[in-house]
Amino acid sequence: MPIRVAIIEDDHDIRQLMQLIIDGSPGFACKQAFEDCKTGVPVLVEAAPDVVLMDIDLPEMSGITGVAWLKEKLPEVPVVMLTVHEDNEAVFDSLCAGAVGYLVKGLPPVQLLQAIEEAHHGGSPMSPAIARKVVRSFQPQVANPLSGRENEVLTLLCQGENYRTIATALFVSSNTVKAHIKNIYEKLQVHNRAQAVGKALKHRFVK
Amino acid sequence: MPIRVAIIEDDHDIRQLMQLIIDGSPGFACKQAFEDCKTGVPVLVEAAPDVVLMDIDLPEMSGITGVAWLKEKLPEVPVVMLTVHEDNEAVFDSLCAGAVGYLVKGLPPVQLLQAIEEAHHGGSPMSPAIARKVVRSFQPQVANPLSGRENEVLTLLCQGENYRTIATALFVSSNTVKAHIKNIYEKLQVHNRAQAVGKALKHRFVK
DNA sequence: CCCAAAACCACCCAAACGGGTAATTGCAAC
DNA sequence: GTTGCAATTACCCGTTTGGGTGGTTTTGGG
Repeated sequence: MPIRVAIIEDDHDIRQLMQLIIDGSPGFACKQAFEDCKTGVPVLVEAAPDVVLMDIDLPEMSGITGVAWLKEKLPEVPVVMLTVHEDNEAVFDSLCAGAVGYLVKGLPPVQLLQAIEEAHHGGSPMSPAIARKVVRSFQPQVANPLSGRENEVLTLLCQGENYRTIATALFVSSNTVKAHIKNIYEKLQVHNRAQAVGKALKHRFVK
Repeated sequence: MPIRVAIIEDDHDIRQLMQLIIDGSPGFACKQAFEDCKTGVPVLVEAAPDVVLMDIDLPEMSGITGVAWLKEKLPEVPVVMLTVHEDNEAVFDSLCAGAVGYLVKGLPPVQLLQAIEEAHHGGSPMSPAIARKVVRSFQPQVANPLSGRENEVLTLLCQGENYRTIATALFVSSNTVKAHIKNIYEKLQVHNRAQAVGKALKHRFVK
């Protein structure tokens, strides 16, 4: 039984070319190709294909909204995004919306098929530069300017502890904790806990 | 000029096998293989190889600590982790520590070499299951229990705004904001802003 | 049509917070 | 050997917050 692939891509030529490549390859089938989400998603919800290829730059409803819509209805179907510009913030928005992969357009046919197969078998095909981008997002983006003690305080701050609790946890006085927090706010350029926690988590100063 | 690969792997047989595979392949060279980080890292800091393969389960100093140490000295050198069990929390710790890739051991030689090449050319080779794990980490882990308005409030809360500012931003009274926040705390089972922001960001209720 | 949830608003009060100022100690770098 | 940062503690004061209790109106689904 072949892998049933569906395509949502607004460019007529690219859409037909991909469909031909996929449908003409043994082990693959592509009977459904749409030019936008509005027409494609409702059909796919009924058809439940094995893999969906979705252009990210779609007119009307973007691929990001599309993947979110599709995920809502078919949470188990892997959606792979297609893009022309691989250096985009849309990568993360797509992944957050539920895409499992992210490929640049114009991939050689063999690699396209490999990617589809990988997506279908529990993998996450990504173009090298995109994979690196994703991985790098786990690493601290900026240098942590805080001292050792300040980081300890920040960790407890992120857990929602108050002056008194942090103080007893670190065996110091509440006033000391307060002083540390004041210094943390200055170094992170924030003015309250919520902002400090936000910055700490976004920059991965604490895990 | 071949890609100069270094290995840190405690199992003697695996180490030698990989070294033979790599060093015996055209376009690749592996002149350095170590059994632990303590001996390996200082040498590598001087040698500055093109790619490092690092076992994650090392005696004494774990590969996670090792990659952090290496990154500190050679931030530009890509480190690829090697593992036996691919379903581990150590994946994320490694990536946070600076690894660019994550492979299961016992990969066919051709794929190992492909992965090394990919790492060297700005990619992030990952075994399919691991890549999927990484991608899935971008998606909300649990269902968001909040209402539309509550999410709006939460977003502003995460930016460190206070009752009054949120109130004017949403064209409602401070008391209403307070009521929303109270409900948010209940639904998220937290008791203050720091915890709410922490939970919201970790579960990706806000971006 | 009704009911539950969402969204809205108000008041009280104690506790927690943020900002300011000021001081001592120790250690490391220059 | 002094200069600077980290870590520690203290006090004052006005603002903000969280918890409690009460209520109205709007809205969407059964």
